[in-house]
Amino acid sequence: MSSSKLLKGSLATIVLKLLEENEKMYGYEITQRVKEITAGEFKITEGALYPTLHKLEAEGMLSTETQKVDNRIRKYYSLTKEGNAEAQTKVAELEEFLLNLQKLLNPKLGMG
Amino acid sequence: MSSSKLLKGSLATIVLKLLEENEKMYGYEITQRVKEITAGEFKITEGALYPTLHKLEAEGMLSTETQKVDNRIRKYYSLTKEGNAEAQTKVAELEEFLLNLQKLLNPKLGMG
DNA sequence: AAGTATACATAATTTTCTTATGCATAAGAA
DNA sequence: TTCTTATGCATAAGAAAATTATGTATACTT
Repeated sequence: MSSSKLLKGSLATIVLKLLEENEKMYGYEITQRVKEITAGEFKITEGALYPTLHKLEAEGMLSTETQKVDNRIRKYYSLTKEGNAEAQTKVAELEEFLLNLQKLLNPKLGMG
Repeated sequence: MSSSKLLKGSLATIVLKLLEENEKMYGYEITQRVKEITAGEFKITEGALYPTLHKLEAEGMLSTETQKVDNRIRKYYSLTKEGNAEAQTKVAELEEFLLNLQKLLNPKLGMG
């Protein structure tokens, strides 16, 4: 994630969330989808994305399937059953985290 | 920040924001304030906080002033003029970032 | 022919934490 | 009175997660 080196540690969660919604996606597609959703503000770098995908796969969260399209290889990733559970957990954790961050950034919210 | 190694990269912004609201604070006070605001969910470690404060000071964002209270030393930090501007910028960037993250986590928001 | 887009991957480096350690005083519990 | 917890600072070693740079390869556009 480029954008400005903010948030390190949310990339895996973003990937899991996208796969939760999409059944299967390949790496390049993920970078483009994120760029699209954030109107170009998040640019996920390959140097961050691929190691993250490989790690999630190694942990059993993702399964893969390669396809050849137009003579180019696409490696599709899908959530495993375990990956699905992990997606739920990670997204919930991140949302919780964001709520707390917002309390810090907007003190008035903390008073309610 | 303990809590779960989420968000790396937001600590300096949090510190700047707190100092924007408080005139002056010392390190230990910052850890306690964050803990209080987040109901114990963020625990800022000294190993993260002090180097961050030192760095911000070295960059001219913070000025310091030591006081002895009850025989214990407190090192108070305040925003410099430059630090005040930096606080504005960093907070705005983080908020922007959070909005984008929320679009990713809650796709329905992205469609509006 | 050169540049951009698509598509994967890895290595070196940097940033930013966590964990561990160290020093020191004060207050409360056992 | 001794041990633990709280207050208060600081730094060093190690880990985690990015960035940046590099490499390979095909396809499309200028």
